[in-house]
Amino acid sequence: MSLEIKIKMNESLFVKNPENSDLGKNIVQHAIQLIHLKGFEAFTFKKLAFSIGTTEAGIYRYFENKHKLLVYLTSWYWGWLEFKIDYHTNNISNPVVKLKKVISLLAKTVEDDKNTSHIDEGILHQIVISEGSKSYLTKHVGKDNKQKFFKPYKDLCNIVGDIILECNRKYKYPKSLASTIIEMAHLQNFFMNNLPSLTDFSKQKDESEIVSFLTEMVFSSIHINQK
Amino acid sequence: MSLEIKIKMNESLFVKNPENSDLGKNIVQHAIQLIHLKGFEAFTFKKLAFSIGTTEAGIYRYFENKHKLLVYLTSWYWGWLEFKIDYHTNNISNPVVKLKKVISLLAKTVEDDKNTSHIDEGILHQIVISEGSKSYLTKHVGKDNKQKFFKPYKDLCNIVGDIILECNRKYKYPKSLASTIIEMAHLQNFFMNNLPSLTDFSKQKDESEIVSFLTEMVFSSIHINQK
DNA sequence: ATTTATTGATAGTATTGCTATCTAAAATAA
DNA sequence: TTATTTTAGATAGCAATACTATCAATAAAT
Repeated sequence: MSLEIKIKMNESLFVKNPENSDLGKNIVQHAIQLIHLKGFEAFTFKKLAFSIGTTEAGIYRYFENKHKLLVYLTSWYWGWLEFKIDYHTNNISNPVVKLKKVISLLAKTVEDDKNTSHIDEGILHQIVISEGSKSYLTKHVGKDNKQKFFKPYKDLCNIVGDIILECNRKYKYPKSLASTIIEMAHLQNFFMNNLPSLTDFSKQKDESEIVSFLTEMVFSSIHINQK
Repeated sequence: MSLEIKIKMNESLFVKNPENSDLGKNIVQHAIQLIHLKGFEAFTFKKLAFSIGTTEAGIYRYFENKHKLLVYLTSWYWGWLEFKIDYHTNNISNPVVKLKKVISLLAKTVEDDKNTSHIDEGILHQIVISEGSKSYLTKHVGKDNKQKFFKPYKDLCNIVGDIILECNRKYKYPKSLASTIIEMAHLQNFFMNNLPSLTDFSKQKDESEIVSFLTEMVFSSIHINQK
């Protein structure tokens, strides 16, 4: 028995829904591999087409350009993560325990989820770490935002912000703290692996140290003793 | 009497030192304008050449490619900011007061520094907010790091980390907290102006709210009462 | 059996990213 | 002052990128 997870995607992100055809799924699957391998700047639709065995024009039938494909992938990731967080916290009543669980889910390596056939969440997590912020750090962020491209990210941020408020109703910056947690869970990971002197994490590249750093920061900020 | 500030730049970042000629200074000056206007992705050397009234080949005599130009600009900014922080904190003995000053210098809008003729620090600050992280979020970050491209950023991070330690010798994550402050001073500003629902800051776009958020977060984390 | 959807194949165009060469002018040294 | 080096303008060219368009073949749905 396997329950296929389907993340509902914003229709404006694609020309043709890649979930509805083999080629579409292939595009998404190989795009993840290729962006991870080459980096987003060196990634092109021509290379992607070659790696699948189709043509450049074939890719354009699904995605308008590589930027929208990146937004699609990151959106999918945030949607999937929200689902995962719901799944792992819905039975937790204590908001402090819940918040700790969320930090851990945000900062720890993701293993491939067998419930989604064509998407390797582990690699996608790496992409979100290295390339994710490029989806909004553009001149057209305002336009993209009007088209709701960042809704999954905002939804997640709101969920985390609400848990923070559950811990302490009086805390003044739940959303900023939430976006800080989410961003730093990724950026400290990138720094640890690529610019380690910007962190205090040991050479073992142990994500649990990031979790500890973030956990202490968060619970100090909201003045809750997490122990 | 005006004392020209000269930031010592890594020689590998340019082919020919832009500080040493009018054309070079023009390139830097107009690059800042154009990147701010068009965004880094749409910015090209051809457009830059046109805006100056020179040729594309002329730009390539100074910078190998636009990525190195971006690293040059961000490095310059971090070097300049380190100088500014030194200048504004060297007479402060209390590390708590010093740290508060640093947070404020990091998060508040920069006005054009008249001591540097051809560089508009206000606009450069905006560029560092929107495009800065693209300088290291690449597949070649390791190579670039070996060439010391990120030294100015690391130096600043160390300085902030050392002030944090001065406040509390026992705090375990001074560098991670320092990089968090630096990154978040910029990212919360970007969110406030472009994706406001990721923050708790009012429509007035007041940077002092970011300073308050960061200050409370930092002093809670290191368990120091800043009041 | 026929329309519709999907993919493959091919072509073409403007822009980007970069290298090369040649000449004129300006700055510096002999 | 003349010679030489530095600097920059002018032009050309080329491979890769980022698309758009068209046509035919096949498969699926009615």
